[in-house]
Amino acid sequence: MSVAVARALPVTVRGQRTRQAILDAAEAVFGEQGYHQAGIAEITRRAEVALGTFYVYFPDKKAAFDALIRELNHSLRAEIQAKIGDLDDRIEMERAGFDAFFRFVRQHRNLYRLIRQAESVDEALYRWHYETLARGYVRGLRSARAKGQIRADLDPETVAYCLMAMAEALGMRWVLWEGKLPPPTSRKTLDQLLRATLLPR
Amino acid sequence: MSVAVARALPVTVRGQRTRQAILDAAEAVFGEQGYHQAGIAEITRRAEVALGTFYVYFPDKKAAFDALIRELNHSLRAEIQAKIGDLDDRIEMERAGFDAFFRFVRQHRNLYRLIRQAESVDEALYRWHYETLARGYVRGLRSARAKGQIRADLDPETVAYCLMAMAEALGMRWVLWEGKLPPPTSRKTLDQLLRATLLPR
DNA sequence: TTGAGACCTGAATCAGCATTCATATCGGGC
DNA sequence: GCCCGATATGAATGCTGATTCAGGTCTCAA
Repeated sequence: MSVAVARALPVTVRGQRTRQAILDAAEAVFGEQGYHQAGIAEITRRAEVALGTFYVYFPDKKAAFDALIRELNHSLRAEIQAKIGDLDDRIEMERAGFDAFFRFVRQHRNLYRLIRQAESVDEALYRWHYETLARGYVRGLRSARAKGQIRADLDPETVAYCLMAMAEALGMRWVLWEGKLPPPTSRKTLDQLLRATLLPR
Repeated sequence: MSVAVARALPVTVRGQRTRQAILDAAEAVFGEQGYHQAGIAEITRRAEVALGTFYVYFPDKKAAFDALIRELNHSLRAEIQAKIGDLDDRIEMERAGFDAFFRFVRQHRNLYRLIRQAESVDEALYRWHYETLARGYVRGLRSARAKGQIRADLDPETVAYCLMAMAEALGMRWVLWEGKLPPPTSRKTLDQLLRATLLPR
Protein backbone atom coordinates (compact mmCIF):
# COMPACT_ATOMS: atom_id res chain seq x y z
CA MET A 1 0.00 0.00 0.00
CA SER A 2 1.56 3.24 -1.09
CA VAL A 3 0.82 6.28 0.98
CA ALA A 4 -0.29 9.30 -0.95
CA VAL A 5 2.19 12.11 -0.57
CA ALA A 6 0.80 15.60 -0.31
CA ARG A 7 1.53 17.71 -3.36
CA ALA A 8 3.43 20.91 -2.77
CA LEU A 9 1.12 23.90 -2.86
CA PRO A 10 1.08 25.70 -6.22
CA VAL A 11 3.61 28.49 -6.54
CA THR A 12 1.97 30.66 -9.13
CA VAL A 13 -1.26 32.58 -8.80
CA ARG A 14 -2.56 30.63 -11.74
CA GLY A 15 -1.93 27.36 -9.95
CA GLN A 16 -3.50 28.61 -6.74
CA ARG A 17 -6.63 29.59 -8.58
CA THR A 18 -6.88 26.22 -10.25
CA ARG A 19 -6.42 24.39 -6.99
CA GLN A 20 -9.10 26.50 -5.38
CA ALA A 21 -11.46 25.94 -8.28
CA ILE A 22 -11.04 22.21 -7.78
CA LEU A 23 -11.66 22.49 -4.05
CA ASP A 24 -14.77 24.59 -4.61
CA ALA A 25 -16.10 22.09 -7.09
CA ALA A 26 -15.23 19.29 -4.71
CA GLU A 27 -17.22 20.97 -1.94
CA ALA A 28 -20.25 21.01 -4.18
CA VAL A 29 -19.88 17.52 -5.58
CA PHE A 30 -18.85 15.73 -2.39
CA GLY A 31 -21.66 17.55 -0.65
CA GLU A 32 -24.35 16.79 -3.17
CA GLN A 33 -23.47 13.23 -3.98
CA GLY A 34 -21.51 11.99 -1.02
CA TYR A 35 -17.86 11.03 -1.00
CA HIS A 36 -18.07 7.68 -2.71
CA GLN A 37 -20.67 8.69 -5.24
CA ALA A 38 -18.78 11.77 -6.19
CA GLY A 39 -16.70 11.30 -9.32
CA ILE A 40 -13.39 12.99 -9.98
CA ALA A 41 -14.62 13.56 -13.51
CA GLU A 42 -17.64 15.50 -12.24
CA ILE A 43 -15.43 17.59 -10.00
CA THR A 44 -13.03 18.54 -12.77
CA ARG A 45 -15.90 19.21 -15.12
CA ARG A 46 -17.36 21.77 -12.71
CA ALA A 47 -13.97 23.24 -12.03
CA GLU A 48 -13.55 23.51 -15.80
CA VAL A 49 -10.23 21.76 -15.89
CA ALA A 50 -9.19 18.44 -17.38
CA LEU A 51 -9.45 15.20 -15.45
CA GLY A 52 -5.72 14.86 -15.06
CA THR A 53 -5.40 18.28 -13.51
CA PHE A 54 -7.00 16.94 -10.36
CA TYR A 55 -3.97 14.74 -9.83
CA VAL A 56 -1.63 17.64 -10.26
CA TYR A 57 -2.92 19.04 -7.00
CA PHE A 58 -4.10 16.04 -5.03
CA PRO A 59 -2.52 12.59 -4.92
CA ASP A 60 -5.95 11.01 -4.74
CA LYS A 61 -9.61 11.55 -4.02
CA LYS A 62 -9.18 11.23 -0.29
CA ALA A 63 -6.55 13.96 -0.13
CA ALA A 64 -8.94 16.45 -1.67
CA PHE A 65 -11.63 15.52 0.82
CA ASP A 66 -9.18 15.94 3.64
CA ALA A 67 -8.10 19.35 2.42
CA LEU A 68 -11.70 20.37 2.04
CA ILE A 69 -12.69 19.45 5.59
CA ARG A 70 -9.70 21.26 7.02
CA GLU A 71 -10.47 24.33 4.98
CA LEU A 72 -14.10 24.35 6.10
CA ASN A 73 -13.14 23.83 9.71
CA HIS A 74 -10.73 26.69 9.48
CA SER A 75 -13.10 29.15 7.89
CA LEU A 76 -15.89 28.21 10.27
CA ARG A 77 -13.74 28.97 13.27
CA ALA A 78 -12.38 32.12 11.71
CA GLU A 79 -15.85 33.38 10.92
CA ILE A 80 -17.16 32.77 14.42
CA GLN A 81 -14.07 34.24 16.00
CA ALA A 82 -14.45 37.35 13.90
CA LYS A 83 -17.99 37.82 15.15
CA ILE A 84 -17.40 37.29 18.84
CA GLY A 85 -13.80 38.43 19.17
CA ASP A 86 -14.48 41.82 20.62
CA LEU A 87 -17.55 41.15 22.67
CA ASP A 88 -17.04 40.84 26.37
CA ASP A 89 -20.23 39.40 27.75
CA ARG A 90 -20.40 35.63 27.39
CA ILE A 91 -24.12 35.49 26.77
CA GLU A 92 -23.67 38.04 24.01
CA MET A 93 -20.86 35.97 22.64
CA GLU A 94 -22.97 32.84 22.59
CA ARG A 95 -25.78 34.60 20.81
CA ALA A 96 -23.39 36.01 18.24
CA GLY A 97 -21.58 32.71 17.88
CA PHE A 98 -24.77 30.79 17.21
CA ASP A 99 -25.81 33.38 14.73
CA ALA A 100 -22.47 33.27 12.95
CA PHE A 101 -22.80 29.52 12.78
CA PHE A 102 -26.26 29.68 11.24
CA ARG A 103 -25.03 32.11 8.65
CA PHE A 104 -22.05 29.94 7.86
CA VAL A 105 -24.33 26.99 7.30
CA ARG A 106 -26.43 29.09 4.98
CA GLN A 107 -23.31 29.86 2.94
CA HIS A 108 -22.15 26.25 3.04
CA ARG A 109 -25.22 24.11 2.77
CA ASN A 110 -23.10 21.05 2.28
CA LEU A 111 -21.22 21.47 5.54
CA TYR A 112 -23.14 18.82 7.43
CA ARG A 113 -22.97 16.23 4.75
CA LEU A 114 -19.29 16.77 4.31
CA ILE A 115 -18.52 16.50 7.99
CA ARG A 116 -20.72 13.48 8.40
CA GLN A 117 -19.20 11.78 5.44
CA ALA A 118 -15.93 12.20 7.23
CA GLU A 119 -17.11 9.87 9.94
CA SER A 120 -16.96 6.98 7.49
CA VAL A 121 -14.22 8.24 5.21
CA ASP A 122 -11.68 9.17 7.86
CA GLU A 123 -12.73 8.88 11.45
CA ALA A 124 -9.65 10.65 12.75
CA LEU A 125 -10.37 13.65 10.60
CA TYR A 126 -13.92 13.66 11.84
CA ARG A 127 -12.84 13.67 15.46
CA TRP A 128 -10.26 16.29 14.72
CA HIS A 129 -13.00 18.58 13.45
CA TYR A 130 -15.08 18.32 16.58
CA GLU A 131 -12.21 18.26 19.02
CA THR A 132 -10.84 21.36 17.43
CA LEU A 133 -14.13 23.19 17.79
CA ALA A 134 -14.65 21.88 21.30
CA ARG A 135 -11.22 22.99 22.40
CA GLY A 136 -11.92 26.55 21.36
CA TYR A 137 -15.31 26.48 22.99
CA VAL A 138 -13.93 25.18 26.28
CA ARG A 139 -11.31 27.90 26.27
CA GLY A 140 -14.00 30.53 25.87
CA LEU A 141 -16.12 29.07 28.63
CA ARG A 142 -13.22 28.87 31.06
CA SER A 143 -12.30 32.43 30.44
CA ALA A 144 -15.88 33.56 30.98
CA ARG A 145 -16.00 31.55 34.14
CA ALA A 146 -12.82 33.20 35.38
CA LYS A 147 -14.56 36.52 34.93
CA GLY A 148 -17.55 35.28 36.87
CA GLN A 149 -19.85 35.70 33.90
CA ILE A 150 -21.17 32.16 34.00
CA ARG A 151 -21.86 29.63 36.69
CA ALA A 152 -18.84 27.77 37.96
CA ASP A 153 -20.31 24.40 38.83
CA LEU A 154 -20.53 22.97 35.32
CA ASP A 155 -18.02 20.84 33.46
CA PRO A 156 -16.86 23.06 30.59
CA GLU A 157 -16.28 20.23 28.16
CA THR A 158 -19.72 18.78 28.67
CA VAL A 159 -21.26 22.20 28.23
CA ALA A 160 -19.19 22.82 25.12
CA TYR A 161 -20.34 19.61 23.45
CA CYS A 162 -23.94 20.33 24.39
CA LEU A 163 -23.87 23.84 23.00
CA MET A 164 -22.14 22.81 19.81
CA ALA A 165 -24.72 20.11 19.34
CA MET A 166 -27.56 22.56 19.89
CA ALA A 167 -26.18 24.87 17.24
CA GLU A 168 -25.88 21.98 14.86
CA ALA A 169 -29.39 20.73 15.53
CA LEU A 170 -30.99 24.13 15.06
CA GLY A 171 -28.91 24.76 11.96
CA MET A 172 -30.18 21.52 10.52
CA ARG A 173 -33.80 22.03 11.52
CA TRP A 174 -34.07 25.57 10.26
CA VAL A 175 -31.29 26.60 7.95
CA LEU A 176 -31.09 23.32 6.06
CA TRP A 177 -34.61 22.01 6.26
CA GLU A 178 -36.51 25.27 6.00
CA GLY A 179 -33.93 27.27 4.17
CA LYS A 180 -34.06 30.19 6.57
CA LEU A 181 -32.46 31.37 9.77
CA PRO A 182 -34.23 30.16 12.92
CA PRO A 183 -37.47 32.12 13.44
CA PRO A 184 -38.03 34.39 16.45
CA THR A 185 -39.86 31.71 18.44
CA SER A 186 -36.91 29.43 18.20
CA ARG A 187 -34.38 32.18 18.74
CA LYS A 188 -36.12 33.31 21.89
CA THR A 189 -36.19 29.81 23.29
CA LEU A 190 -32.54 29.35 22.44
CA ASP A 191 -31.82 32.55 24.25
CA GLN A 192 -33.66 31.41 27.32
CA LEU A 193 -31.85 28.08 27.23
CA LEU A 194 -28.50 29.80 27.05
CA ARG A 195 -29.31 32.08 29.96
CA ALA A 196 -30.79 29.33 32.06
CA THR A 197 -27.83 27.13 31.33
CA LEU A 198 -24.98 29.53 31.78
CA LEU A 199 -25.95 32.31 34.16
CA PRO A 200 -25.24 31.88 37.86
CA ARG A 201 -28.42 31.09 39.75
CA MET B 1 -34.99 3.43 -14.32
CA SER B 2 -36.93 0.63 -12.71
CA VAL B 3 -38.09 1.14 -9.16
CA ALA B 4 -37.18 -1.62 -6.76
CA VAL B 5 -40.26 -3.31 -5.44
CA ALA B 6 -40.21 -4.38 -1.81
CA ARG B 7 -40.04 -8.14 -1.37
CA ALA B 8 -42.83 -9.70 0.61
CA LEU B 9 -41.65 -10.58 4.10
CA PRO B 10 -40.60 -14.21 4.47
CA VAL B 11 -43.40 -16.51 5.50
CA THR B 12 -41.45 -19.28 7.18
CA VAL B 13 -39.42 -19.04 10.36
CA ARG B 14 -36.43 -20.16 8.38
CA GLY B 15 -36.86 -17.27 5.98
CA GLN B 16 -37.34 -14.79 8.78
CA ARG B 17 -34.13 -15.91 10.40
CA THR B 18 -32.22 -15.57 7.16
CA ARG B 19 -33.56 -12.12 6.55
CA GLN B 20 -32.62 -11.04 10.02
CA ALA B 21 -29.14 -12.52 9.68
CA ILE B 22 -28.67 -10.43 6.56
CA LEU B 23 -29.91 -7.30 8.29
CA ASP B 24 -27.60 -7.89 11.24
CA ALA B 25 -24.65 -8.38 8.95
CA ALA B 26 -25.68 -5.29 7.02
CA GLU B 27 -25.71 -3.25 10.22
CA ALA B 28 -22.13 -4.27 10.86
CA VAL B 29 -20.84 -3.86 7.32
CA PHE B 30 -22.65 -0.63 6.43
CA GLY B 31 -21.53 0.71 9.77
CA GLU B 32 -17.90 -0.26 9.47
CA GLN B 33 -17.32 0.53 5.85
CA GLY B 34 -19.97 3.03 4.94
CA TYR B 35 -22.83 2.51 2.54
CA HIS B 36 -20.95 2.75 -0.73
CA GLN B 37 -17.88 0.90 0.41
CA ALA B 38 -19.90 -1.92 1.82
CA GLY B 39 -20.14 -4.86 -0.54
CA ILE B 40 -23.13 -7.14 -0.79
CA ALA B 41 -20.67 -10.02 -0.93
CA GLU B 42 -19.21 -9.04 2.44
CA ILE B 43 -22.68 -8.80 3.94
CA THR B 44 -23.74 -12.23 2.75
CA ARG B 45 -20.41 -13.71 3.82
CA ARG B 46 -20.97 -12.53 7.38
CA ALA B 47 -24.56 -13.64 7.34
CA GLU B 48 -23.29 -17.01 6.13
CA VAL B 49 -25.58 -17.17 3.14
CA ALA B 50 -24.86 -17.10 -0.56
CA LEU B 51 -24.63 -13.87 -2.51
CA GLY B 52 -27.88 -14.44 -4.35
CA THR B 53 -29.80 -14.90 -1.13
CA PHE B 54 -29.49 -11.20 -0.48
CA TYR B 55 -31.68 -10.54 -3.50
CA VAL B 56 -34.28 -12.95 -2.28
CA TYR B 57 -35.04 -10.55 0.55
CA PHE B 58 -34.09 -7.15 -0.77
CA PRO B 59 -34.54 -5.84 -4.29
CA ASP B 60 -31.26 -3.95 -4.01
CA LYS B 61 -28.63 -2.57 -1.70
CA LYS B 62 -30.59 0.55 -0.94
CA ALA B 63 -33.64 -1.37 0.23
CA ALA B 64 -31.59 -3.19 2.84
CA PHE B 65 -30.16 0.08 4.09
CA ASP B 66 -33.61 1.54 4.28
CA ALA B 67 -34.96 -1.41 6.23
CA LEU B 68 -32.01 -1.21 8.57
CA ILE B 69 -32.50 2.46 9.41
CA ARG B 70 -36.17 1.93 10.04
CA GLU B 71 -35.47 -1.02 12.27
CA LEU B 72 -32.92 0.91 14.29
CA ASN B 73 -35.21 3.88 14.62
CA HIS B 74 -37.94 1.64 15.83
CA SER B 75 -35.91 -0.20 18.41
CA LEU B 76 -34.34 3.00 19.68
CA ARG B 77 -37.73 4.51 20.32
CA ALA B 78 -39.07 1.31 21.80
CA GLU B 79 -36.12 1.02 24.15
CA ILE B 80 -36.42 4.58 25.39
CA GLN B 81 -40.16 4.31 25.74
CA ALA B 82 -39.77 1.16 27.79
CA LYS B 83 -37.47 2.95 30.21
CA ILE B 84 -39.49 6.11 30.71
CA GLY B 85 -42.99 4.79 30.16
CA ASP B 86 -44.03 4.52 33.74
CA LEU B 87 -42.17 7.44 35.27
CA ASP B 88 -44.20 10.50 36.00
CA ASP B 89 -41.71 13.23 36.70
CA ARG B 90 -40.37 14.82 33.53
CA ILE B 91 -36.89 15.42 34.89
CA GLU B 92 -36.72 11.77 35.88
CA MET B 93 -37.91 10.84 32.44
CA GLU B 94 -35.22 12.94 30.80
CA ARG B 95 -32.54 11.38 32.92
CA ALA B 96 -33.78 7.90 32.16
CA GLY B 97 -34.23 8.69 28.49
CA PHE B 98 -30.69 9.98 28.12
CA ASP B 99 -29.41 6.95 29.92
CA ALA B 100 -31.40 4.58 27.72
CA PHE B 101 -30.00 6.37 24.70
CA PHE B 102 -26.42 5.99 25.89
CA ARG B 103 -26.95 2.31 26.48
CA PHE B 104 -28.53 1.87 23.08
CA VAL B 105 -25.51 3.50 21.48
CA ARG B 106 -23.27 1.14 23.39
CA GLN B 107 -25.20 -1.80 21.93
CA HIS B 108 -25.23 -0.28 18.46
CA ARG B 109 -21.89 1.39 17.99
CA ASN B 110 -22.62 1.87 14.32
CA LEU B 111 -25.81 3.82 14.89
CA TYR B 112 -24.29 7.22 14.21
CA ARG B 113 -22.49 6.20 11.09
CA LEU B 114 -25.57 4.55 9.74
CA ILE B 115 -27.81 7.51 10.39
CA ARG B 116 -25.29 9.93 9.00
CA GLN B 117 -24.77 7.86 5.92
CA ALA B 118 -28.48 8.22 5.41
CA GLU B 119 -28.06 11.93 4.92
CA SER B 120 -26.27 11.27 1.64
CA VAL B 121 -27.91 8.00 0.68
CA ASP B 122 -31.51 9.03 1.20
CA GLU B 123 -32.16 12.44 2.62
CA ALA B 124 -35.86 11.80 3.12
CA LEU B 125 -35.11 8.75 5.23
CA TYR B 126 -32.66 10.78 7.26
CA ARG B 127 -35.20 13.48 7.96
CA TRP B 128 -37.80 10.86 8.73
CA HIS B 129 -35.54 9.48 11.44
CA TYR B 130 -35.12 12.79 13.19
CA GLU B 131 -38.63 14.03 12.66
CA THR B 132 -39.96 10.83 14.09
CA LEU B 133 -37.85 11.17 17.21
CA ALA B 134 -38.61 14.85 17.53
CA ARG B 135 -42.33 14.26 17.26
CA GLY B 136 -42.27 11.87 20.17
CA TYR B 137 -40.11 14.21 22.19
CA VAL B 138 -42.39 17.16 21.59
CA ARG B 139 -45.37 15.11 22.65
CA GLY B 140 -43.66 14.25 25.91
CA LEU B 141 -42.71 17.85 26.58
CA ARG B 142 -46.19 19.13 25.92
CA SER B 143 -47.68 16.61 28.24
CA ALA B 144 -45.21 17.53 30.99
CA ARG B 145 -46.00 21.17 30.41
CA ALA B 146 -49.70 20.48 30.75
CA LYS B 147 -48.96 18.98 34.14
CA GLY B 148 -46.97 22.04 35.12
CA GLN B 149 -43.80 20.03 35.50
CA ILE B 150 -41.73 22.19 33.20
CA ARG B 151 -41.67 25.84 32.30
CA ALA B 152 -44.27 26.93 29.83
CA ASP B 153 -42.46 29.71 28.01
CA LEU B 154 -40.29 27.57 25.74
CA ASP B 155 -40.98 26.37 22.23
CA PRO B 156 -41.28 22.58 22.58
CA GLU B 157 -39.88 21.79 19.18
CA THR B 158 -36.78 23.88 19.70
CA VAL B 159 -36.24 22.28 23.08
CA ALA B 160 -36.76 18.83 21.63
CA TYR B 161 -34.13 19.33 18.93
CA CYS B 162 -31.71 20.77 21.47
CA LEU B 163 -32.13 17.89 23.89
CA MET B 164 -31.86 15.25 21.18
CA ALA B 165 -28.70 16.91 19.97
CA MET B 166 -27.25 16.97 23.45
CA ALA B 167 -27.85 13.27 23.86
CA GLU B 168 -26.21 12.63 20.55
CA ALA B 169 -23.21 14.77 21.33
CA LEU B 170 -22.59 13.18 24.70
CA GLY B 171 -23.13 9.73 23.25
CA MET B 172 -20.50 10.47 20.67
CA ARG B 173 -18.02 12.05 23.07
CA TRP B 174 -18.22 9.36 25.71
CA VAL B 175 -19.81 6.18 24.51
CA LEU B 176 -18.22 6.16 21.09
CA TRP B 177 -14.96 7.94 21.65
CA GLU B 178 -14.14 6.68 25.13
CA GLY B 179 -16.06 3.46 25.01
CA LYS B 180 -17.86 4.07 28.27
CA LEU B 181 -20.99 5.71 29.60
CA PRO B 182 -20.58 9.38 30.46
CA PRO B 183 -18.63 9.77 33.73
CA PRO B 184 -20.14 11.32 36.86
CA THR B 185 -18.74 14.78 36.14
CA SER B 186 -20.48 14.87 32.82
CA ARG B 187 -23.64 13.28 34.13
CA LYS B 188 -23.91 15.82 36.91
CA THR B 189 -23.51 18.70 34.50
CA LEU B 190 -26.09 17.19 32.19
CA ASP B 191 -28.44 16.94 35.11
CA GLN B 192 -27.94 20.55 36.00
CA LEU B 193 -28.49 21.59 32.41
CA LEU B 194 -31.73 19.65 32.26
CA ARG B 195 -33.01 21.19 35.47
CA ALA B 196 -31.92 24.69 34.54
CA THR B 197 -33.49 24.30 31.13
CA LEU B 198 -36.78 22.71 32.00
CA LEU B 199 -37.81 23.60 35.52
CA PRO B 200 -39.96 26.67 36.09
CA ARG B 201 -37.88 29.52 37.46
C1' DT C 1 13.58 35.00 -28.45
C1' DT C 2 14.23 31.16 -25.86
C1' DG C 3 14.53 27.66 -22.13
C1' DA C 4 12.94 25.88 -17.93
C1' DG C 5 9.73 25.27 -14.75
C1' DA C 6 5.15 25.06 -13.67
C1' DC C 7 0.82 23.64 -15.35
C1' DC C 8 -2.56 21.14 -17.97
C1' DT C 9 -4.55 17.43 -20.81
C1' DG C 10 -7.83 13.30 -21.61
C1' DA C 11 -7.75 8.63 -23.71
C1' DA C 12 -6.62 4.23 -21.94
C1' DT C 13 -6.22 0.93 -18.21
C1' DC C 14 -8.03 -2.07 -14.85
C1' DA C 15 -10.05 -3.49 -10.65
C1' DG C 16 -14.06 -3.65 -8.02
C1' DC C 17 -18.78 -4.45 -7.40
C1' DA C 18 -24.12 -4.62 -7.98
C1' DT C 19 -27.26 -7.32 -10.07
C1' DT C 20 -29.07 -11.38 -12.79
C1' DC C 21 -30.51 -15.96 -13.57
C1' DA C 22 -30.73 -20.75 -14.38
C1' DT C 23 -30.51 -24.23 -11.30
C1' DA C 24 -30.72 -26.56 -6.79
C1' DT C 25 -32.55 -27.78 -2.18
C1' DC C 26 -35.73 -27.60 1.74
C1' DG C 27 -39.77 -28.90 4.49
C1' DG C 28 -44.39 -29.48 5.71
C1' DG C 29 -48.98 -31.03 4.18
C1' DC C 30 -51.32 -34.90 2.06
C1' DG D 1 -43.15 -41.11 -0.11
C1' DC D 2 -44.47 -37.20 -3.11
C1' DC D 3 -45.24 -32.53 -4.39
C1' DC D 4 -44.90 -27.58 -4.54
C1' DG D 5 -44.11 -23.17 -2.98
C1' DA D 6 -40.54 -21.06 -0.40
C1' DT D 7 -35.70 -20.62 -0.10
C1' DA D 8 -30.99 -20.81 -1.39
C1' DT D 9 -27.05 -20.84 -4.62
C1' DG D 10 -22.78 -18.60 -6.95
C1' DA D 11 -20.70 -18.10 -11.58
C1' DA D 12 -21.20 -14.84 -15.14
C1' DT D 13 -22.28 -10.21 -16.87
C1' DG D 14 -21.66 -5.32 -17.38
C1' DC D 15 -20.75 -1.04 -15.87
C1' DT D 16 -18.65 2.51 -13.26
C1' DG D 17 -14.98 5.31 -12.06
C1' DA D 18 -10.21 6.00 -9.82
C1' DT D 19 -5.73 6.46 -11.35
C1' DT D 20 -1.91 6.61 -14.83
C1' DC D 21 0.98 8.52 -18.26
C1' DA D 22 3.08 10.34 -22.28
C1' DG D 23 3.00 14.24 -23.98
C1' DG D 24 1.28 19.24 -24.64
C1' DT D 25 1.03 24.49 -23.35
C1' DC D 26 1.80 28.55 -20.66
C1' DT D 27 4.70 32.33 -18.51
C1' DC D 28 8.40 34.98 -17.48
C1' DA D 29 13.12 35.92 -16.60
C1' DA D 30 17.31 36.41 -18.91
